[in-house]
Amino acid sequence: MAKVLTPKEVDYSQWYNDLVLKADLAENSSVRGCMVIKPYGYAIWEKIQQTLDKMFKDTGHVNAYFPLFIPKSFFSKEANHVEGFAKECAVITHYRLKNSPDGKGIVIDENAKLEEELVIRPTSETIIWNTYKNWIQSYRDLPLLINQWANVVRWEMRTRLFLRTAEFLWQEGHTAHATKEEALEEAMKMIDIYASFAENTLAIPVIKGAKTENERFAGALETNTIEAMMQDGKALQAGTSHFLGQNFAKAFDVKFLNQKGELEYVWATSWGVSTRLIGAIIMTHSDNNGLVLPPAISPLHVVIVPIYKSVDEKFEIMNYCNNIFNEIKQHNITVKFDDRDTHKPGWKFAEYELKGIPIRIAVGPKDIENNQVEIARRDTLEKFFISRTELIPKIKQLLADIQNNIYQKALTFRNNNTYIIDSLKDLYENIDKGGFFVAHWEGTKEHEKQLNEQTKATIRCIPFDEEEKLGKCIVTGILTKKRVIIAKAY
RNA sequence: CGGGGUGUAGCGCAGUUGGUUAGCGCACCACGUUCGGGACGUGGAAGUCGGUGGUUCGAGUCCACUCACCCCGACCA
Repeated sequence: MAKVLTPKEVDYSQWYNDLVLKADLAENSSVRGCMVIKPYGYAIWEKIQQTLDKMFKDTGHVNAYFPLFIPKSFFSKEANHVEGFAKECAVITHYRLKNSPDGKGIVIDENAKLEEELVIRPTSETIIWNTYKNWIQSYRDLPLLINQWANVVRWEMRTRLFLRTAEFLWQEGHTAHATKEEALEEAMKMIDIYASFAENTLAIPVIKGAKTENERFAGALETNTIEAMMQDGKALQAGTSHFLGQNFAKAFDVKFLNQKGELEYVWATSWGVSTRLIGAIIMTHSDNNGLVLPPAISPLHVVIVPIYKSVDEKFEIMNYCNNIFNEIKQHNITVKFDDRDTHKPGWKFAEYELKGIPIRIAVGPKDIENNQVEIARRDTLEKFFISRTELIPKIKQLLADIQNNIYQKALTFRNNNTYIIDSLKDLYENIDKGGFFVAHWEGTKEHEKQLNEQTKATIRCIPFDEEEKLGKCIVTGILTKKRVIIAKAY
């Protein structure tokens, strides 16, 4: 089997694609720009869903489901929204096919043209706000805190597995509030939840911040983002939350009576993360041997591989492994005993490394003799023996260590590739190296556009947690406390 | 939509100025030897050469049209 290519040998995107395919996560579909998520990739998505869903529910949100099809006219109700999404919508114009008159195949039945075309949702603000209109009359109906797990379609020109596909899976939260303050607070709360999920569960360090006007979600007044750094130094937007103001309430005429008996427009937020997070995990942690999964998200924590030659050995080893397997299982650790004799141990080692399983246990005749097992940890590739009696506490400790270690490793990488710069020259000379460039900024939309045209980089965000420090804007020279992160992005 | 490229077995590819029965590596199947880091040997199965039409005694190869995919741009949660 060909080895996984490294970023140094070829370009990073090829390395990434190779990894996604070899680790059996996903492949390109025969349908343009779409992706087939294979069982192993989907298992990772399910872990993401479970963890996030609990976080949403713990903060008072509930799940619901809205239609896939959105009447075209809904889109034109919010001017910025339609402008932002018009170019990437798949549109349904007919509802029936018929046999071709010339007997060759099937054609669209022109008599089945839809009165009004339907758009396949690229995001659900419009259809959801059209529904909320009927759900909200009084301040007593607020806040409305709803999340939906769904698929969306965006007809992108260029697609990449997990990072940008024509159809992708995501969750989208859509909340309605009585006051501006409450909506702003909700948008901030959700970006905090995303950041904590990214860091604690996915072991991906992120920078929380606000998007500039240019980069904002179409229809939002504020967009909060979490930005992660991939191993090639490029930025990846890993999640966003939006303060939508009263834009959608006005567009869909959603008003409520407040306690004073006055009619007011509702305040809104929306927020989402997608299967792109799987891409983020891959590009943050993987090495040349394959995936490295954070234990908190790995579908499997431990895999046991038996090693034997003779039938006698096999019998003994199977017993020993089954014992270990049953014991580990009782401790809320997901474990697999790979007792297939259709593959050799070496083959299995390579396979589970490629898949990123955090801990591998190998058991051979020597181990039974010494009442021990061989442990291999995926993140450092270290191998060592531990006594059979210490097995459970050691595994628990190791899982925690791995989770922590890969986070620290990613954080160190990000710190080593973050540069504080004081001039445009610094930026132009270094941007091709990759990484985050922190700069004072008080430029206009036009300055930002120009920056993007000249360097291909964008302002990723205005960080929330950046220490305040006065300095000169790198394009205008104006003294400002505001600092931004500039980087090339996926 | 512009510029470039590629379509040959599940995957990756070779196939000369047109010439008989279309090859190679990996994967797959059988048997044997192996089994503590992706084993080896022998044998085997697997292809409407992207599609349509044309030139020709003869087309994977030449021509036209067409479809699909990839890369670079434009576009972009």
